[in-house]
Amino acid sequence: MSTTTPARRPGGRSAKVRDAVYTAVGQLMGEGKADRITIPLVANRAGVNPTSIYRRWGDLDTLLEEVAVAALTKDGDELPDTGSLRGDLSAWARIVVDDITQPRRTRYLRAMTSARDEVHTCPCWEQRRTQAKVMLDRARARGERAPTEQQVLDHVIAPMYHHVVFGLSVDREYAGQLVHDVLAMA
Amino acid sequence: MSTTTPARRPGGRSAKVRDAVYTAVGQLMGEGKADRITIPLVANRAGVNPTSIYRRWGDLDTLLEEVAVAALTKDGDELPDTGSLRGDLSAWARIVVDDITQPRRTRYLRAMTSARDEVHTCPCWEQRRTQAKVMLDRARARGERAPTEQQVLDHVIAPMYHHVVFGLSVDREYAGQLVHDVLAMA
DNA sequence: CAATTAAAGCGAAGATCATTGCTTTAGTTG
DNA sequence: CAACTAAAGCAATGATCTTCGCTTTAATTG
Repeated sequence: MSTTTPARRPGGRSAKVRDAVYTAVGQLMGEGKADRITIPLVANRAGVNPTSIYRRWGDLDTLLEEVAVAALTKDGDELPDTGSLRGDLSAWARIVVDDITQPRRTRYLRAMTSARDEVHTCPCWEQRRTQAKVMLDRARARGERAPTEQQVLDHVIAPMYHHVVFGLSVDREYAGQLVHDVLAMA
Repeated sequence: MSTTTPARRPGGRSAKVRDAVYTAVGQLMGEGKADRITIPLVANRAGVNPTSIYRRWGDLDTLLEEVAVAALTKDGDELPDTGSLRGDLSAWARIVVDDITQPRRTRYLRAMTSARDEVHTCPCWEQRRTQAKVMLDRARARGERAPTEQQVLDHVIAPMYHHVVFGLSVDREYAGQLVHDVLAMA
């Protein structure tokens, strides 16, 4: 949550409010109240005046999307480096599964699907693409046959997110199967 | 919309209200007001008392989910039969793309991701699975090598739905690529 | 066709949310 | 450090949603 300098007056006050609001949303999401969330509720939890939220974010969807993106791109995970593409992708897929199946993450993902109207690339996928690229480049450098980044996104990442978002079951075994499949098409 | 005998009193009246509500939701969805939808709004459009909706469905999410499922499983599409698996899957993928990229369908899909809590199989995917099975069985009967149903769902259907739901671009060319990929892993 | 009873309609009361003008606080700038 | 001003706090208002008790309609049953 490192002060990301939003605009005009980055000084302590705005940042403080923003952080308080972000964490309030995070808490409420974590408490399973993903649906029942409202602006006054968030404001109250954050110890902030509702008006401030209305003025800064306009509506709930905008706020939720912002928080969701911030939460979902907070990288963190070390990329695996096992020496083989299969090993790397398998480990990575497990990491991703473990990540997105956490209830709070799942809610964030679902929240992201709500407000969205026009086509716009989300930082989340770009991050995944970058991660994939690192592993694929390493594999190619070793002389391994490797699928394209797009294929990894389409056939490993997308199905997992799809399952999560639509409430279908996802586990590490499923992730492993997807990796197996994508390697078969290389 | 053929009277699906909901419960106790299937007679004309309940059915009439349900249909009116369903079409009202459909209209509002079609008008791009997917977000701004509220129960009183739906009730008004349907010429029905809001109380009736509150009593029958409880909250908006429940109603939306019900309508979404009903709308998304209203089959219709003829399954292609081109003589080759590649031809069948390609044509089918185009049909699916054309279907789910319609604004209204997209909104239904997103609505489906909202209310969902526990893991429960949605008729939508079962329908797609059945469709896939038909084409795959035909292919195998012809002696073609074919991927599994699960692979078709994971690597053709899932990525397309994923793209649609998250507002990424999807078109027939993309669909074609997915089919190409899945056949490569057979 | 009369009795029964789900389910819809109606209206009012209460709660919650969203908006707006004004005031106060506290970064920023010279 | 004083003037300036972006952004937050506050309070009142109007709009909207939600719930509840009661009445009315009409599908079902004998």
